[in-house]
Amino acid sequence: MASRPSYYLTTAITYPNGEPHIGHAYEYISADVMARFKRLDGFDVRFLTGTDEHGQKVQQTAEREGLTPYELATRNAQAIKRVDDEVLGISYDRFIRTTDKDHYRASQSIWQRMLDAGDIYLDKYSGWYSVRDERFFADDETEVREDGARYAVETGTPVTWTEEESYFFRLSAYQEKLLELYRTQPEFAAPASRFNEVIRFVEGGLEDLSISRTTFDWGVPVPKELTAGDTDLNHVMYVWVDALTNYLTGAGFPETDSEEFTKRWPADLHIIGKDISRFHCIFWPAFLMSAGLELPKRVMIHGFLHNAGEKMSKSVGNVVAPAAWTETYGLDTVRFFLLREFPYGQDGSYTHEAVVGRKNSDLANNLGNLAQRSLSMIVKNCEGAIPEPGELHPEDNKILEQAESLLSISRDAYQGQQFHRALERTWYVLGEANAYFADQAPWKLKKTDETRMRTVLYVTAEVLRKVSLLIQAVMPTSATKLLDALGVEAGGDAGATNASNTGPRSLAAFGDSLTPGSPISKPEPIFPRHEEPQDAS
RNA sequence: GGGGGGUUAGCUCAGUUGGUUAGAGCAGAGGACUCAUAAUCCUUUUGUCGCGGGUUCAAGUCCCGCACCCCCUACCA
Repeated sequence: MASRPSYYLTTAITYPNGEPHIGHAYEYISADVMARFKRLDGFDVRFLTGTDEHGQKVQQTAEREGLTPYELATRNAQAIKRVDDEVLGISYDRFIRTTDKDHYRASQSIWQRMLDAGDIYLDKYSGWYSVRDERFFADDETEVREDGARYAVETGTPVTWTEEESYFFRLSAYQEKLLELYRTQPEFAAPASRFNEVIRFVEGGLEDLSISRTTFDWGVPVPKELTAGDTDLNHVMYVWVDALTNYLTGAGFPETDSEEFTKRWPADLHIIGKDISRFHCIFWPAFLMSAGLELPKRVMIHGFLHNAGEKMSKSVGNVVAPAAWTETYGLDTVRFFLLREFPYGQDGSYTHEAVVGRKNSDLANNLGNLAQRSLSMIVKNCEGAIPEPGELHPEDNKILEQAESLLSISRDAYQGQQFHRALERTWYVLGEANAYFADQAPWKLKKTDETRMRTVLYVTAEVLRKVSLLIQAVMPTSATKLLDALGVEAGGDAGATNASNTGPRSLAAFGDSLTPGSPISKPEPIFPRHEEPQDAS
């Protein structure tokens, strides 16, 4: 049996310092949809997500709460994993934690490789440090006030000149190589506007990067045998070295000769938020070049969600928990809304009215009602089974061809993570199908031409089958119900695992057709209209 | 300060290398139909294309200026 092509994708790993909100859910859901689509399309998918658990903040928070850093990280990682599992239906293959044993090995291995390449050296990191902000400021970010003391302009906190021993990565040596990468692989990062920001940044020159810390110890230790002779201090890796390396760990690194690593690396897709584009588009490829490893094929940078145009923030009190949304609208509606409403890569603004609009208009009316009316007629007028179609008329072929075209349109759109485009085109065809149904008026044909009625009902159901196959990735539960209602033989798991690679519900079956005679039950509405909760009084 | 992007119907946005009457979805209005989840179909109103100049036979689409908005300008993640 021929092996199926690999598709390895990742989300960013989450810093577990709070409850995940709808913005996190946006990233997980979009990656999940991508993973499911690829599985349904026959790829041997590996989908990695997880938590980034090291760093000073976790250590300090743990101390405040009287826990060890690992205990705190475990508690918060479990909370995030629970949202993935129980709220969002995320089909990851591994939930990686940067505290996992194999990840320590991977991080120390990439460090060794960068060291061997001559790109790591010991020096002093110095700058204006604000204790209150826990961060350094550049010279021009500080000002000397009338009292003679120096303050950070941005935050107004006092800063002191601080020097700290640190290992550095020779990032400056990679400016040209990175620009060459950007020139030769214009699809390396998207959307173009974000990618251009990265390119301009690199063109402006790169400084070497401090990649270790000695002021706290909650991190992957730089192996003592690698620091012997340099220093007596204990160095832990700067969190980004460790965090980015999770993508390698998830592929089996450092076992570079293993079957797993050979198959999975380089990654096909990193999905990230716009706040960390620099780390993924500049530092990460530079680290990999230094370590002599292949570069990921694509970094897709998604935008942020805003609540009615307002940035979500705790102080404003407009942060939405994923569970609050899925309880109010239903998981599949939330998944559909997030991918249909906003061009992926741009920021998006949501309102209750917008979600309800999509739910009612696109799901309940255009899709749900079309299924309900056509399946109802089949049950009542075709002996409860998919009818045998008669000769196809030009109108039948036209709508069938439009549905047929959705596979290549969707594949192209997904290839560039243009989820909204795939859905937009799919709903355009559903609009055409509704027009076709009204135009053919099978309820009239029932009295005049039963063969023709059966043909129209068959064609409509077949369009629905094709659409259902494609939207399994976005709305796995609802699409499964719809395929059940259409009498499509069970198979796969709506893209949740590689069991969906083949079978009557995989995209390999897209070009097939409904089997006349398949029994159909009296349909139940699959996409109900939104009901506002009644005031309990 | 420097760099980049935006400003098109009530709302959200499309508008290729400048070329006949500027488009879509939603919302609004009218009509049709009754298979269906008060769903669906058809028809339809509104636009100084931010403002002011310029180039051109011809500009939303190029050039200059102005106004407003947004993003980026490295080591908390």
